[in-house]
Amino acid sequence: MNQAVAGNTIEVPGVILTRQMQDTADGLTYIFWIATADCPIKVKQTQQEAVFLVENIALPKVRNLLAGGKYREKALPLKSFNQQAVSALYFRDYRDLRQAASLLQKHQIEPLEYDVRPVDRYLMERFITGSVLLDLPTDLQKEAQNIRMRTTRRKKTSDADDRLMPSLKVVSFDIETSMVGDHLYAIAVHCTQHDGLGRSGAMDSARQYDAKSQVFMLGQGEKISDVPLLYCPTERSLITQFLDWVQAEDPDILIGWNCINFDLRFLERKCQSLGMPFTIGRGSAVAQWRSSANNNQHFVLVPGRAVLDGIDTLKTATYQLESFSLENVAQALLKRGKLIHDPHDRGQEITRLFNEDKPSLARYNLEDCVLVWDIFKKTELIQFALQRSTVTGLPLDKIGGSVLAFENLYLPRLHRQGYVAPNLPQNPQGVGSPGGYVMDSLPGLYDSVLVFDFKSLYPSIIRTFHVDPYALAEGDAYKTKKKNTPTTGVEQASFQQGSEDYIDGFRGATFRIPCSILPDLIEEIWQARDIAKKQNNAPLSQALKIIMNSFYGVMGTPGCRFFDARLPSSITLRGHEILMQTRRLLEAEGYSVIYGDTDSIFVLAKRPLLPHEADVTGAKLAHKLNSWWQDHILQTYGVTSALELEYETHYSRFVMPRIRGSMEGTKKRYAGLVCKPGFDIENPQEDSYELVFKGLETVRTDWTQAARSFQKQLYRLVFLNQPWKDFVTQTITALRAGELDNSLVFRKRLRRKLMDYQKNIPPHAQAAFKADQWLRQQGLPEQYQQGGWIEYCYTVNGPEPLECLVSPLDYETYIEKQIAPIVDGIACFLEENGTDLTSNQLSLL
DNA sequence: TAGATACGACGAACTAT
DNA sequence: TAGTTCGTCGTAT
Repeated sequence: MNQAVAGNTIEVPGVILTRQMQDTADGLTYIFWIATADCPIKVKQTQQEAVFLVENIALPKVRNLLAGGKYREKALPLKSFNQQAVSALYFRDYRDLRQAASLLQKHQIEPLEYDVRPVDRYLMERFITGSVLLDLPTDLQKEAQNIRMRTTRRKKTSDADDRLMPSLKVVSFDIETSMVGDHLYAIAVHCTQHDGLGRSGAMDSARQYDAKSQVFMLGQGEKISDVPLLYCPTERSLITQFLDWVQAEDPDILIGWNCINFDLRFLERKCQSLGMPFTIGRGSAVAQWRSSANNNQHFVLVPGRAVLDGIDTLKTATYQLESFSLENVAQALLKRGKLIHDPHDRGQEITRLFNEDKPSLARYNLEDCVLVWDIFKKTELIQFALQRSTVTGLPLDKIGGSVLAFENLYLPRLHRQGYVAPNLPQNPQGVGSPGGYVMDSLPGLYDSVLVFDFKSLYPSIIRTFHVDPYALAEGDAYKTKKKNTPTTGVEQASFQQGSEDYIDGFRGATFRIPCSILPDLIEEIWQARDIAKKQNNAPLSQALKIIMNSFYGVMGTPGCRFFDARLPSSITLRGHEILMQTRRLLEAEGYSVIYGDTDSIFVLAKRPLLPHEADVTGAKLAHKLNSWWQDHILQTYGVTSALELEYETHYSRFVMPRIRGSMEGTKKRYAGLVCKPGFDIENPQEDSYELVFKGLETVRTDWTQAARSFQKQLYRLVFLNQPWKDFVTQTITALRAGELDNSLVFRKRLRRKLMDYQKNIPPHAQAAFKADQWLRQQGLPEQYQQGGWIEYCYTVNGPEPLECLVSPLDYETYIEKQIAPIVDGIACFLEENGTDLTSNQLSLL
């Protein structure tokens, strides 16, 4: 058992599934649902207090304004970023706190940290993140009240002890509905008996035979042997059966695809119209809803169960896919798709199956559940979510939330340094900060290009140069004091003595070196990540990388309470300096630098190199540069450099294109050939090399498949010194013959509502207008008014959407707009007068 | 229910002629 | 009509 007995309590590790707070007659109450090895436990912490702080100089006014209010006041040994001592105001009622805070704000008094949710603060100040240790009474109940909750973290932040964590019960669910009229057809659920998904340790191998599935279907029909299918006479009984099943299985986590904004919302609405409570939470608690400001997005709290949407969770884990439709993701990750493939008449097909072939609908419905399950399993998403929650302290199902994650980690540490955080800036000063430095490039077709990059450049700059809000506040205080200090005498002398404690940033920033939080925090995370990588713990490594890299961005947004333009500027401008200096060092070694972007630098080898020669040269150069930076930074700033230049890649062949219609080289667009061991230019085997494309048409989803695969093949031929002109002419011939029609589709997003395209109407918006017009004529609902994805082709009558593609395709336009630019991009490096040659060829053909 | 800036390509709309 | 600017999207880091 993972339990340690201490006195009359047992120490039980658990995972926090949900957190709630309530104002009660008895004061503020927090409710945590915690999964433990034995059972889920509902922990109620009652008689809590919510708190904000005010500067003591404002206290008389505050007392006056809040006279008679229900709060208590206490002076604290803390100060604000303005170097003012503060007092805390405690409220037994969260509603009272919010009223008081807004009253003070009306009178230009800052209620510091009033917007930190009390339940989050409760966990944060105890360094409790995703997992927790409970001191439970030995007569263990499923409900505990006012017990001690402790952090699982051992010495350091990211060093959470997850070996003790329970495995979680996961259920995948999916509903089928009519396209019009809000009819519920079926609900499918899927899980396995022996987890496999929710365990925090190594993943079990597939255990399909343990699968526990069920489909609830409206109406009556044939029984089948391959799918457990339960027919329900009414929608009410269908939902009741589903809810009963959930209560019986009692999952910790619900997963699905777009399941919050579609499935759960649909069921919520359906329950409302049927006059029944949507009791999907633990202990038959109902789901609680909140909607975003624009009412487009909805958030759900299911007490006792985390709800993870596959799409959001994949995005949070930085998966990049052309489309996040279940079909596309399943194909990309599992190499299999939904049972109804054609997305265009999927809705109609579902209705047809419901009417004519319920067993097939059941199979389809269940397969969707299983697909979602398998995607979660394949990508280790549950583990990722658990790790992320344990690192950041964010709720399991919280999406995005970089700012909150930062504050969760930073605030408790700041408090322990004697500071209270500022509120969100009202009128942010000097909002703009420069971004990364992008070098002008030297266009050309090259042999042997070496790429170096600074590993986690921005985090390493934060570490090295102590870029940190607290260090900045101390730096500001130092400068203020210095200004007010006489220029001679004892005090001045003590200033001189302490001055080596400070390091200048940019835009007038000064940081006090011993007074920083982020450098140590990043170092801990950095080390934890190195360990995670060694242990092949990909989800943890990924979670740590994301949090580390988000620190820079967070400090640069006015949405963060620590926003100060001097912070991000001190990071990026230092980055500029580092990249430019590195370039000078390389040039001093006699190398030509072709390009560089933010943290990377592309260097032309002095002669064409074999891969192993390149690796030796690259490693030597990297080592030399790293030593130089170590010495330089220690001598100049008196701090230890955390910068780490890595030799990353050797491109045996490399193209740096030109901007179209210009002799200038491009930025953020290039391609290269990476040779693996065993590569032979005379007889190149497909698995002995890799083509890398950045920013070029091939990687752009708004170019046609035809153009994208054409570019890949063309570059391959050029890189491998093979004849390429015939390939161009053959492609053009095939295109004109209609052989490529299926890959001439444009796919693009309408990022705005259709009616918002007013000032100009780009082709994809034109296609969308045509599509909706056609849909209206067919008596079908419009598809594009709220934006979304549109597929269309160039025809002789302009862009036409796939829905109603009637005109012949305009092949000449495809050649001119999709083929010719790609040929031009590389041919100009291969022929005298390359551009003329290609355009002549193209027009002759 | 707030991580960032830099950049290129294209087509539509606008402007000078 | 040619050249320029603007709006939009997708991408690199």
